[in-house]
Amino acid sequence: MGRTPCCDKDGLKKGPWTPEEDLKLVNYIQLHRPGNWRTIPKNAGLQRCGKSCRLRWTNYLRPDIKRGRFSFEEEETIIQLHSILGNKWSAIAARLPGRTDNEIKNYWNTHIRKRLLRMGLDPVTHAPRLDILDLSSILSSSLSNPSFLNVSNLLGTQTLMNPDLLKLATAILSLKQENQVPFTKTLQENNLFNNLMQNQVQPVQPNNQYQTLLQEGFSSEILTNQLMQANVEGCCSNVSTFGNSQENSIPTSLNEDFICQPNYMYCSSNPTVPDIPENSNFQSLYNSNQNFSFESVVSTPISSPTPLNSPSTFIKGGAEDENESYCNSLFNFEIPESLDMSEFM
DNA sequence: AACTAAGACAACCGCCAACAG
DNA sequence: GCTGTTGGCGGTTGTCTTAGT
Repeated sequence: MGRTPCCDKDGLKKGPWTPEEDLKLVNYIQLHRPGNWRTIPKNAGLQRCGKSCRLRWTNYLRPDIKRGRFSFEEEETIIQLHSILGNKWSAIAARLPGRTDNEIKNYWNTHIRKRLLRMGLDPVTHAPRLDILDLSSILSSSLSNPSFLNVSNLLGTQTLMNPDLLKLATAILSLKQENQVPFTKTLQENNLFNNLMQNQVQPVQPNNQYQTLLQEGFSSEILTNQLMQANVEGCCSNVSTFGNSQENSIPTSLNEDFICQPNYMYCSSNPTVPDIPENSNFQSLYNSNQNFSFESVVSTPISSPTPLNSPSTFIKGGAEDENESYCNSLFNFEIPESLDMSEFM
């Protein structure tokens, strides 16, 4: 069988579109509406294939496309939908008015994906990455505080299924039993607990996106399974426990250090308005970035071919850090507490 | 100032499903 | 039912810009 490529004919131009080409395409579609894309370039006087014209129109020239940086709400929506739908960019784009699947895909690959990786999360499963996760640090924290030993809350079940890791965990646990104080102390002295901290995110309830998807005809079974999978595989520890509870054995200074790291901002019920204790050291950091605001987001004219690269389209004042810190509040999954470590050991 | 690397985004490629003849 | 066409989708590449040295 095999289908002939739509752009294999000689004389058809490829590469970036010029303003003149954009104008021709827009003028033609405004007059005739997009119909048969194969005939459009010929009728519009373009040396392009129909597919190229369609992509240019749908991804860039369409008047209802929203340009400019993604808002926090949009980013949150993307991440949550991605946790449910996976790489179904068109499905995700359908729930973000004015955004194209291509734009969302690019944004995911260039921003969110890297951010997740830096946070130690697998961008595919949204679960902690075991290849960089310091298991011993997790165990050390567990050992220093028995109530902390809900390993299911620290690791996804898939990681617990790894026999090598289980052996390691068993070995460390037995070591601890034999020589509790020095072992725990050593782990703490080596700042391993901080490593653990850097791999935690706070679980939260799935938001109304789930209901929306249900109303729009998505199978409740599929969505439920997806959410359950995300809950089980997702990162599982409750950061607020570390930051606020007196039950754990983390020194106060450690808590402060943790909270004050911009990358680990307090998780707020409203991700756009972080809850920042007035007296915390983080407050000063936050204040130092006060020049950030949503109003600083400047949209880009639709027809402009390159201005997205313009600095004006980016949030000033450490936006990347802001995003990264706020991002921690986006992975919102309720984790069952019932997983018993003993079943795996 | 020149060069290089990394980042960001637009565009392309190939596959697939739906549809029409 | 078969075949070709079309549009849609996700993955990947190409190109331009920016940052760093």
